Amino acid sequence: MPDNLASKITDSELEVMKLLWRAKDALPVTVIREQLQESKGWEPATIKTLIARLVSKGAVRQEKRNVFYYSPVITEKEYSSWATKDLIARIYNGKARDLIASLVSSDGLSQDDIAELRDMFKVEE
Amino acid sequence: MPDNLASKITDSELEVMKLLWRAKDALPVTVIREQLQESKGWEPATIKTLIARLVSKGAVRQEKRNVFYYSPVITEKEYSSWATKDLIARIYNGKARDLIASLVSSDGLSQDDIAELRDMFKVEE
DNA sequence: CATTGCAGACTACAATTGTCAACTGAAATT
DNA sequence: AATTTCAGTTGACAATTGTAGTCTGCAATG
Repeated sequence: MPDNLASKITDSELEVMKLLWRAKDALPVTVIREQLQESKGWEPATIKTLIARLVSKGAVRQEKRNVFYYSPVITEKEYSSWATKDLIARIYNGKARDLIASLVSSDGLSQDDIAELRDMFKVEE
Repeated sequence: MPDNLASKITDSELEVMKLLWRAKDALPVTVIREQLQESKGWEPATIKTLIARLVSKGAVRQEKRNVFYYSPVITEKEYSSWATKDLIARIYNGKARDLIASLVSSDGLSQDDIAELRDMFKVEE
C-alpha cells in the first residue's frame, strides 16, 4: 500500500474513498451517508464504520468544524498507481509490459483503446 | 473471479497456484510441500490447508494415483487476465486505457518497456 | 427551553484469510 | 510384521472484512 497507509484499503472502504475523491472539499458524514445509502444501500452504521476505519488507517483525515469533515489523505492517483504496481508485482512478476501484453491478447482493449494507445506511444519520447 | 471459481484466490493460495502453473505435470503434495517450505517457510500443515482450499474452490483438480496429484484448473493466463480486468473495473472505472495512462505517468514503465510497447502497438492491427 | 435527530464511539458477529496442530490410515522402511 | 512417515482430513485461532446495532451528547428546531 502507499506507505502512508497502515494497511490496505478494502473494497467497501474504497467506495467511500471514491466518493471523497470526487468531492472538491472535505465532506461531513451527512453527505457521505446520503450518497452511499442511495448508491450502495448501506445502513448509516455501516458507513460510519467504514469512515472510522479509513481514519484509523490513515487514509482519511478528519477536520473538526461543528461536526467532523472528512477528506482523503492519499490521492486517487497515488492509490491507483500503487494498486497497479501491486498487481504487477503479484501477478506479472514485476513486469509491467506483461500486464499490457495480457490486456492486448485477452481482448481487454477495444479498438478505440488501441488506437489511443498507439497515439500515446507515438508521441511519448 | 473467473466464473469457474467459487471464490477468489487469496494471496497465500496464489503462491501455490504459481508453483502449479510452473510445473509441467500434476504434482503430489510432497513436491509442493518441499518447494513452499523452502521458498516461503511455511509449515506442512499450512501448505496442506492451502491446497485443500484451492481444491474446494475449484481452482485445483486432484487426480488419484497412489497419492493425490494436483494440477491447476484455471490457467495462469485466465487468472491474470481476470485479475487485470477486475482491477480495471474496480479502480479505473472500467477503462483499460486509464490503467495504461496511469502506468505511463507514474513511471511504472521503464524506457525499455515503452520502447517495446511502441513496437507492440506499431505492429498491432 | 424541551425535544428530536444524528454524529461519533463502542460493540457485535459471521465469513474469510493466514497459520498451524492433531489425528488417522496407508505406504514405505527396517 | 513392527515401526515410521506422511498425505489427507478436521479442527483451531487470531486478524481482517462486510455489515450493522446501541448509546451518548450536542445542535438544530419547534
